[in-house]
Amino acid sequence: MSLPHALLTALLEQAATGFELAKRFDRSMSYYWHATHQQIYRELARMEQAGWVKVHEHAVKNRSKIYNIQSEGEEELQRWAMVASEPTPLRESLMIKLRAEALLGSLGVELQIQQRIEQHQQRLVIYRQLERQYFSPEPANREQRLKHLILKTGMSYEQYCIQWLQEVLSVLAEEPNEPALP
Amino acid sequence: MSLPHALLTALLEQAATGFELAKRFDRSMSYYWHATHQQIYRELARMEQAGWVKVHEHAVKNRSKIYNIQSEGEEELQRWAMVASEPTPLRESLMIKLRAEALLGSLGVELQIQQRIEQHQQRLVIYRQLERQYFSPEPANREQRLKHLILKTGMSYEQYCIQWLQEVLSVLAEEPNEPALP
DNA sequence: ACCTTTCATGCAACTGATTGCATAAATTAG
DNA sequence: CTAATTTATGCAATCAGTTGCATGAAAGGT
Repeated sequence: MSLPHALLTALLEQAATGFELAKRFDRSMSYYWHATHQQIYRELARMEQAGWVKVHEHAVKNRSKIYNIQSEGEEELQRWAMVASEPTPLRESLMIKLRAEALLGSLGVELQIQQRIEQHQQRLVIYRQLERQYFSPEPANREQRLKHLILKTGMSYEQYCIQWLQEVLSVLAEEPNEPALP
Repeated sequence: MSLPHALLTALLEQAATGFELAKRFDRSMSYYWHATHQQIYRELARMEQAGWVKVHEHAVKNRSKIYNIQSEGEEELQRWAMVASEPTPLRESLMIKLRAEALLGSLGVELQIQQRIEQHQQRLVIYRQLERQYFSPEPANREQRLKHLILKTGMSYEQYCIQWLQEVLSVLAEEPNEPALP
């Protein structure tokens, strides 16, 4: 489970409330990790128990809790980063649908694929905006270059998806029971 | 949730026991869906309740239950295949580690990345074997071409991962705080 | 005859993630 | 001034997924 460590990296950059973290997860982190506000609140409570983070008492004029990372949290993050983790398995329901289409005949998944392509293109637009905003020109220090790399990963993943979906469309468009011409 | 529908497509190809399905999931389906035997047994029980599958009474000389897909199951699969589903979000803990590395300095994730590359390469070898075995020469009918496409998707995904990991390595190898030369 | 492996199923407990709901202060719009 | 929206937190229930364990038949080796 990596959620607490994802939260720790986020808090390392900037102390924040659970709500703010949920927004950041939706925005700049959604392309490699997702979490609901519920998960985040629960996890922050656990992390406070463990002493990894602490609520900044001073600024509780509203009922919002600002979480700060503690040295224990930083140590935990370092420890965790050095332990190997399994690659996340792919889980793509479209593949199951394709298989169903292969076995049952034309079910019409093309429309869904078209919609997916548009979704991925929209995300690409957003990422490109972020790139222009934060990473042009190419930053000089390692920290920023690594962050840029992470963003570029999100972009190349979207591009990979689009390319794949277009290939699927072209195979689906082929005449049934005719071999592809060379 | 797509597991029941993944099971339905598998049973559509060939009636099977829970145990056989678990093996098939590990082998030819693992690159787009994963499930443990526990999940499968529980799900098969539910699906039987729903009338989507039925145990073949005849062949229970051992205590193994052979599940057959029912017409209700086929209808359910068709219905489900036409309902749009969300793209599965990426969940990659390596990205969190990279972010941690960006913020905390060199933690040494390179070794892990190297291991990942090898894992992906091993999978590629297996997929290539499957491809040679089942899809050379390129099959003439649509069903087989679609199945080939699904396998090729697994392969292109592994290649994409390898390429990405190698780029990560090269960025990590750059001198700290020196800009990349153009 | 005994031991190990493979086949085959399943319970129980737990962790992780989602969904629906409730609350309430602060801010903004009409 | 009032209504709607945004900010902010959290409980409770449920669903999905994992892990550890137990069982027991069948098959094959020594």
